[in-house]
Amino acid sequence: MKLTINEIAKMANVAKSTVSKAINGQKGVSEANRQRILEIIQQVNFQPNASARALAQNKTGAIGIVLPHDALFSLSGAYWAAIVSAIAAEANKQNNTLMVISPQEGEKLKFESFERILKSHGVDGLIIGAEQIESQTIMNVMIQEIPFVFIGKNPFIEHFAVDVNNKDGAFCVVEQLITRGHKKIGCIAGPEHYDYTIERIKGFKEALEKSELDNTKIAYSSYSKEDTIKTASAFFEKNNDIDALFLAAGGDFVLNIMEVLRLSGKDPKSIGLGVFDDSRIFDFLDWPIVTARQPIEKMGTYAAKMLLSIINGMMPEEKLKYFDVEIVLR
Amino acid sequence: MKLTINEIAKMANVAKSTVSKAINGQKGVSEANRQRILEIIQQVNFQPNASARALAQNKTGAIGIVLPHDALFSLSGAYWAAIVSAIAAEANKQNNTLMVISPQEGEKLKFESFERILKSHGVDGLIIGAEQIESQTIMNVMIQEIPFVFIGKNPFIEHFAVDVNNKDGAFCVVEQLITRGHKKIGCIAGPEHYDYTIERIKGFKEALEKSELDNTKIAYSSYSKEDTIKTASAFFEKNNDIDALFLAAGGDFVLNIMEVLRLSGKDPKSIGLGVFDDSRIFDFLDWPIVTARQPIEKMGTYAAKMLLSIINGMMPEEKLKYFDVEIVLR
DNA sequence: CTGAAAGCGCTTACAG
DNA sequence: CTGAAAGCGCTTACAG
Repeated sequence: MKLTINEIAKMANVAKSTVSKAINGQKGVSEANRQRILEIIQQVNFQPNASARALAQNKTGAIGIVLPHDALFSLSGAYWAAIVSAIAAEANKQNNTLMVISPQEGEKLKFESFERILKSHGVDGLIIGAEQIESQTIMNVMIQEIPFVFIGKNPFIEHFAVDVNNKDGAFCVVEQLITRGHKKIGCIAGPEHYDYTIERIKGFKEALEKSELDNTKIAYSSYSKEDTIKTASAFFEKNNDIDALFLAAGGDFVLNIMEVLRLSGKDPKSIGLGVFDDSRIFDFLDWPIVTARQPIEKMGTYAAKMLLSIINGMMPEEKLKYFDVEIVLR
Repeated sequence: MKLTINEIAKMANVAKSTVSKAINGQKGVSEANRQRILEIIQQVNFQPNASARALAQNKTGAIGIVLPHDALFSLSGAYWAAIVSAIAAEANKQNNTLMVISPQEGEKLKFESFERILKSHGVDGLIIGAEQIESQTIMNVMIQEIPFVFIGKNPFIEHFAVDVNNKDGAFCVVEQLITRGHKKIGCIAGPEHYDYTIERIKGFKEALEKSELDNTKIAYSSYSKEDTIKTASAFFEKNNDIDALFLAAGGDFVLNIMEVLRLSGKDPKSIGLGVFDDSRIFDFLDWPIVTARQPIEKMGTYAAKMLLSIINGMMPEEKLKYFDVEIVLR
């Protein structure tokens, strides 16, 4: 037999509206009644039905994280896994649940998928990988529907977002490579139109320009393994005189390029490596590597806090929160 | 102004029950009406409210994954990240959503948290890391409430689960170490009472016993970094004559032990390493390593399919689905 | 096929 | 403080 607020009301000899108030800690219940009701609830282990509550309050108690690529791909890198876990932790702490939303394998997330989720009110708000959103139009629609915050600022619109100082980070990494004596530094980056790629390339160029070194050896690639390997191979062939390499992204992207490097027969230790995004793997390699370590967890936590406070009607003072990277030398 | 099934009904000049049937593809609507209704829905971009639907149907369209440790810890390893992503992918494919549920940082998941989720019907079913559930009592309660499947079989009860052939996998890895000429093989494992630890230790022992080698050098550890390092250090001190090491778990556990190995001044290349759970990191180390690669994605996908079919009223023929590991030589 | 009505389990004015 | 009633947006018998 199913336990509802009605049963509790009968047991406590009050109206169900009173039970509701007691559960939700609202004013308007005598202390005696409140005590008794809560005790009964405790005893019979009653839990209000989430769907009913959501319907009545027009609030689901869930937020969503929208992964930029299909789940298998996104979560295979440490970055999104850390983001998801930080958000889950914060959401759970605030008695919300986290929903994982991702495009189907090999596809980009279709606008319709967003809409369905937004409009069907499966969640109260969304945290979204910025590179996912490519058009102003989409943005305009979304904004009216539901609160959300971006991971990474979105060039198309000014909105709530957490981001890392991409340009500064890249600048520092490359400057460190220069300090180490490298003069011919190349760069392989992610997709050219991604905002963070653009910013990191800026940092790369400025650092080299400052030391009056060539800053034009740049290749862009999608993150697919196939394309990365092709791009890297071509890049190394064309620029076989480089003595250092700046990789403007982390995760599997780096591993794939390192593999190309390894298979090319070159001694990896002879070329300096700068990477935007640290990884514990580097601890176990004897290569000289400079990395920009992002405070991923902090960013995820902050994004979740930001979103939840928006949902609760409090506007954060800053729309855009920047975090600094930490330069790690190896 | 909010769009509901009522508005659609008015626009289409039918009753809302007819709209409902059309949306859900049920019998009992004329072809003409169905067409018109769906067209209108398309046009105004209507999406039925998820909470209302959930309440009426007593079905949320969401499943949950319960992580064994807090989210940050669990998802920092590749294993749970892969499980989560595989489940998310399958759930999304079947038009369900995935909810990530995890204990608060540093805590174990409390029984109450389970209960709250189960009873509040936030999800239709749960996928659970088996090591999470430790007592028969809890199990008994849970079973009545909600469908679920375990990742890893649970010793306390016979229930739906996917698992890997832990014993066989460990056996093969250790046998391979023996083939490579190692004779003094030690083992560091995870928590002693975890089912998979027990199984892998069995495999370890049997492989050594078969070759009439000492199979008693075993240490257990929790997965905390601190404890792992302490355990490993003590183990190496006590058994400084071992020529190979079998690590009965993967992820950060391995990295932590490798770090101890590295800092101990020993040449890691001189000792054979066997690891239960492959990692791409090993590609970049020049150490000789034998690993058991679990088909993690397949397991996650299978678990999700299993759960969703149970939710939809179809009982899987097998309660327990075993997957084989792949032995990877490096 | 069609639609009016009851019901899902809550919350929220509102009157007493 | 208290409770009866309406409402949240759907689904599902049921009668026509």
